[in-house]
Amino acid sequence: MEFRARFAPSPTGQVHIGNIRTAIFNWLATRHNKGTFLLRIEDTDLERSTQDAIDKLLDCMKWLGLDYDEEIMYQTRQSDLHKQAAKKLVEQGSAYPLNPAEEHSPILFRLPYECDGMKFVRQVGRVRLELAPGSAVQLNQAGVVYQTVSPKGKTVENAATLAGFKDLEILGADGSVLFRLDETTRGQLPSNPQEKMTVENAAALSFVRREVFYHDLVKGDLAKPLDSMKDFIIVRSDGSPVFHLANVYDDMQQRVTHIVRGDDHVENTYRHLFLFEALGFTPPQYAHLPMIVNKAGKPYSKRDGDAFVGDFREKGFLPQALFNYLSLLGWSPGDGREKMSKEELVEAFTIERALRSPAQFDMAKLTNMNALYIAELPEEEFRRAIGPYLEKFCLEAVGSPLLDQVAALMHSRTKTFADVAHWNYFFRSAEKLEYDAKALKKFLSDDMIRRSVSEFAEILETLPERCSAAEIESKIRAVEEKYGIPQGKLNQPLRIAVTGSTIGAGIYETIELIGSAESALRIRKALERKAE
RNA sequence: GCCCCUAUCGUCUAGAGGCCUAGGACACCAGGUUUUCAUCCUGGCGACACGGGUUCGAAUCCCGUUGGGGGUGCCA
Repeated sequence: MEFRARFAPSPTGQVHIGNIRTAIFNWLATRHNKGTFLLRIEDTDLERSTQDAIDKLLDCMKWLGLDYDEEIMYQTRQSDLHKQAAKKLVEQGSAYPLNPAEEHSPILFRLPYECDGMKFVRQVGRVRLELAPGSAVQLNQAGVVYQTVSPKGKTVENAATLAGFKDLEILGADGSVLFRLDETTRGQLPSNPQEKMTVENAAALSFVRREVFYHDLVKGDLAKPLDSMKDFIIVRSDGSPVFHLANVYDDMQQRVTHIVRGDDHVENTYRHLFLFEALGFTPPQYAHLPMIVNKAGKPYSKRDGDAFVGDFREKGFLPQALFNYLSLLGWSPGDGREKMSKEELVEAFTIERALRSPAQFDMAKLTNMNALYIAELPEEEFRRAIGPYLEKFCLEAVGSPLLDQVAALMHSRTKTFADVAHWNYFFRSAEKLEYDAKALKKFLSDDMIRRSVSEFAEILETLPERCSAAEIESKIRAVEEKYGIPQGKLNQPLRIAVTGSTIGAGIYETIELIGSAESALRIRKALERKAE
């Protein structure tokens, strides 16, 4: 069977990891099934949709390798077709204006009373609903409004579509039938939504409950009582079609067979099923993905500035790492594999294995995975990849003859490319070097250490500019021996003096790269600084 | 309020009635390798939300409670 899925974002800002995760799952499911992956830009919210957002979206998709197969569909360009569809729905009685008297009225979709034949509707049985004593029930062809008493004793108003109340009987306190809904009386109900027929002194509602049901590929069997639903707006008062109509129409036109989208659309599905039916189409298969939540366990909001795909790129994450990580949020291959190539993911991915509950985004795990991907980068590629980050975070390194060697030395220590910000001590002159004051105090206070470090600096000055790490080590050992300092004790003080920091690559290699004279200079500076 | 969904270590997850004394990964802690850091290796800490059922047997099935999320007439 043909498999056609789509990613249908609305371009109203930055691309969010939740959105892109939906795109990834769609893409994986499609590629796994050798289907067609479509991209549709749902830009019908004219107020908030921008070209800039569209550009960013396309950029993110390209970065992550989410390629699509057919022309991009822009929903605004479908507008006329949507309006025609709305007109057709009104003509066939599937939709009606909220205010027939007004020229500009929203159009509502009518949940059909005659729906027992539909594949996604089933009867649950006759139910009885107690009303607030002596309350009135209002009804028309759009729906029923009635009062019930909440557990706390408050009277609350309920409204639902007429279709929710098959064979409705409004009962009085004595059990008498005040009103019975049948073919004849249904025709007599006001067709104008603004007009209502009122039944006074009602005590209970009795009706055959029906529910809408469907099988969700990830959430399983889902159902919702029809009497908890209302007719819904499909055309705004300004004549523009809303999401429900546009979305369903376009899915229909693009012959989408599988809709993979966020959890927040589950409730829409019950309505869309009827829309497909009214438009004469078989509904597609649905799969609703749980949301991704932030560190606080809450859904990401626009305020969570660190959840945009573009930010991950800027922070130095590899697209394949982000892709891999995101694919594991709410899905797993089931065999314990985590680090997987795109090909392996495509091979293993089935939407049915997606989880039903929300997943929390974990920066630490992403970072770990990114480090794994960086580590396996060939040296040459690593050098190429850090380029843009050097320009941003470590300008001194750009063009330096030392760069390649520094990169090789620091490769295994790089978790995100933004880490190159810590490389500047290799390239910065002694004057500009920044020192970790605490470490300086800790490792360069002892007199014996200071004298020996100073002596090592003197030795360095006599050495050739590029001296091997092994040679440097032997010189350090010699100084340690002379002063009776335990082997290796000088490493850390020297590291502070030369790099300003307690962490970094091997100090011998570091001195080798920085050069004898420059290293000696730095040691002297550090000693001066401490002396101040 | 009403409707829908959901609940395994701090986090991501394995688990589809006996293979579970609940497995893996990240994080964390301890030890080892290493001149520090990172890598790598070993070990440790650590969970089936709660209460009822069903069953010879439940993390797995059912009901309830609680927590979380979503929806609830002109956002998508």
